Amino acid sequence: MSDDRRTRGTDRTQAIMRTTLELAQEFGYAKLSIEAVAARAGVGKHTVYRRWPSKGALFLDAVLTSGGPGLDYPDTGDLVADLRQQIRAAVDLLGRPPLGPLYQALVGEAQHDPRIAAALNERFIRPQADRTVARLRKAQQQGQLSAEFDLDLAMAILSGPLYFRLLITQEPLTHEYVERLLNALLAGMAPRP
Amino acid sequence: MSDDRRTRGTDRTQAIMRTTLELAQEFGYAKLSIEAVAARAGVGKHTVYRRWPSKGALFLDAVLTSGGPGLDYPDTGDLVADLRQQIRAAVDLLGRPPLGPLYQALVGEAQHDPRIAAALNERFIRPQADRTVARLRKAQQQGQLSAEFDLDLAMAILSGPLYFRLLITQEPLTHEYVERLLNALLAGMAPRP
Amino acid sequence: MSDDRRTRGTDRTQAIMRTTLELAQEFGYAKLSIEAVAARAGVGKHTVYRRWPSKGALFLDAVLTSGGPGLDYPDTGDLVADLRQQIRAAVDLLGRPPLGPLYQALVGEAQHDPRIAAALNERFIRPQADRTVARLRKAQQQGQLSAEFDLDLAMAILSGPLYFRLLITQEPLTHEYVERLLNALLAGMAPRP
Amino acid sequence: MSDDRRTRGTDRTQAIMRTTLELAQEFGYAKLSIEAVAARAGVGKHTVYRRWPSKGALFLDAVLTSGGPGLDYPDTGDLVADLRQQIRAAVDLLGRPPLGPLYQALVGEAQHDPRIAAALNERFIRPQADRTVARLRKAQQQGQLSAEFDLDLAMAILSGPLYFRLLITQEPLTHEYVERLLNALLAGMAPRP
DNA sequence: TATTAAACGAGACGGTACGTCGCGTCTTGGT
DNA sequence: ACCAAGACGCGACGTACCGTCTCGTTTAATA
Repeated sequence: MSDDRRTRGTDRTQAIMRTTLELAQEFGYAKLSIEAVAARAGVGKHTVYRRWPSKGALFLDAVLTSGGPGLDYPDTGDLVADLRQQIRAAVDLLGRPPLGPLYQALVGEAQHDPRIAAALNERFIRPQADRTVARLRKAQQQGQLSAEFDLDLAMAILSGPLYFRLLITQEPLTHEYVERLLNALLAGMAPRP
Repeated sequence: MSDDRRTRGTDRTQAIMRTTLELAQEFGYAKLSIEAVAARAGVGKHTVYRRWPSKGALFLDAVLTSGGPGLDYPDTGDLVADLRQQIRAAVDLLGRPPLGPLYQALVGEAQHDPRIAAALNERFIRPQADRTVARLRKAQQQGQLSAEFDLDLAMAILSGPLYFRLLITQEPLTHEYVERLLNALLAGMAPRP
Repeated sequence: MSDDRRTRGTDRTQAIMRTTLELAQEFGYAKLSIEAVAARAGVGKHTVYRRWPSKGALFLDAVLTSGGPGLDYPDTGDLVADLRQQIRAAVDLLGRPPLGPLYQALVGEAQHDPRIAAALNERFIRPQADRTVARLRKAQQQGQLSAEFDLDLAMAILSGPLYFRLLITQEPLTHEYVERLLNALLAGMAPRP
Repeated sequence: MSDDRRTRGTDRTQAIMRTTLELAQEFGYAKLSIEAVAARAGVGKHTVYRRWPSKGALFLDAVLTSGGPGLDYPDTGDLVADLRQQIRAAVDLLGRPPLGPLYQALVGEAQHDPRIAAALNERFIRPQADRTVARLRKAQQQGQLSAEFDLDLAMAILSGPLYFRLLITQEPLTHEYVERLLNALLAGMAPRP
């Protein structure tokens, strides 16, 4: 009847995921523990385990659920402008705090647990890729993109360097970097005749 | 006295790293523990901790040390041929068993521990990048590469899509993929006039 | 509709107690849990808690209810013969499987929970003692028993050594032991003049 | 070097058993937990489990170790006087606080765990019985005891009624009760001729 | 007959404790 | 003097039950 009742009854799930993000932000994913999540969320450990099979699965859910509005593609007719805007949005969301370090940790966890990797792919990477490919296909049909370009490959080429920076060199992802990247990819590395 | 003695005496370090790789291959990095390494290596835990501050650091050392001959760049004068060969070598070494999963786990660990990330960069990523950039610069001077191309960026563009496949979509890295990638990057995405 | 239905409807109480004994016999009282009883009896936990406040209370009820015909005293006029027969009956019932181990566990539980001890006394020990004392009193009046003998004490003297065997040394209770015991108690330990 | 060092180094065992008795006295054996013992003793749970396989085994050790000087038999030449004194001592030690309730709980636990029962017998009951039987044998040789009396049985007859009071009716064990018991057992229940 | 209250199965829930594992530090005994 | 062996305090794991608490669903007794 009360708000408390409703909140607790219908969705402890939300509270647990919220707490998970809090603790991950405060102490880092590595020091996160289901024990601590349950304690701070005021919830029994079983209630967590009933919903998620592992710390990783909980974290995945928490991060992806918090993802907010998603990253929908604009379509202004100008491919480059649209790509620029979309990649900037992705970089702003996943490349810097508060979500950046969490996303980075999530990808890290995916390296240790194939179930996390699979879930991450299905729930985030692939949908995102599909949207990108769709936009690219349209551009290709309009002649804004080299006709013979493999679009799945294009997706990897656009994303890869950003992930390389995020995960490997771990330098900040700036709009300026996005800009240089787009220009380079469009032009190609071969010398101009 | 014996060979055994000398091995143990002079270089327990080697034995510990070897055991680390063994266990990581058998059970996966996630289930690796210093406890188990010390036990199987027939070594006191102290002896491990005296050499490495953490499981991650030990693993990093073990993986990088095992790296074999390194990935030196050929220089036949033909940039594309050299790139192809070098990337194929890298992919063959780090993109498939036995080393592939370990390298993947190592990059994963780097997401949780900045010290591992830093060490990985210094000891492997940067040197490798430097060699690549050097080769690219030479090619640029010879007009085999677009003059205005940012070479650091080129490095990211060449590596990124491979890491994307290794870490994110986790599909196998084939020579065929390398081929398509090289072609695409050289040509650029912009439509041919 | 079926027998099952009627049984469940009219007396879940019986079903729960029956299941309790089953499980206690299969796994031992120590591993008995209300959770398991409810599950096997096909009954909600609430239905158990509505009837008994604790595992111990349930077990007490189950054991005492299963007690069968009770241990009524014969009265043939011969005290020793009657005692012999009655004690043999008690020993056969409570001193050997299937009920023996359960009764033993019940007494054990009474050491940890005063409510169980009290209930055990009221529902089993005292009535049994009263019957014994009544029989002894009659014998005393008939001169078959030393006149000044404290009858409550007599009860303890008759029962005590049996419980000592059952609970402390945990050796089997045989008719032969009963025989020796009776002879000894009647004769007394003092040397014959 | 310090007292702390020595105490912790040589004998955590003592500290754990001491704490066990404390907690058992404060909250009762039923509410005792290894978790709580370890916490209050300032000791890891593992350190407890390394020494004792179960709460019961720990408790047994703690109770028996605390037993103090043991219950040695006097031998004044007068059997009845000696028995009286020895039984009084036992009753004073095990029949009243602080040790009484603990001993009662220990016997209770022995009903649920055969290993405890066995250990209790070997470490306390049997030695005590042996001493009693030895004293009785001597008395028998001196004609202070009926010649044909089975001495093992005598032990059970002397102890049984006391355990019956302690465990079953759970009434207090007084010197007066001991007195009546001794008199009755010596005289026997048969009517005086 | 229709209504209503109680009992019910099922099982989620906040807790406590279990017994285990591995951490990183510290101690001991043997060579 | 070094080192294997492993004890130690600690924290977290994942599990089992506790006793309480909703949920709809029978079931029975009343209106």
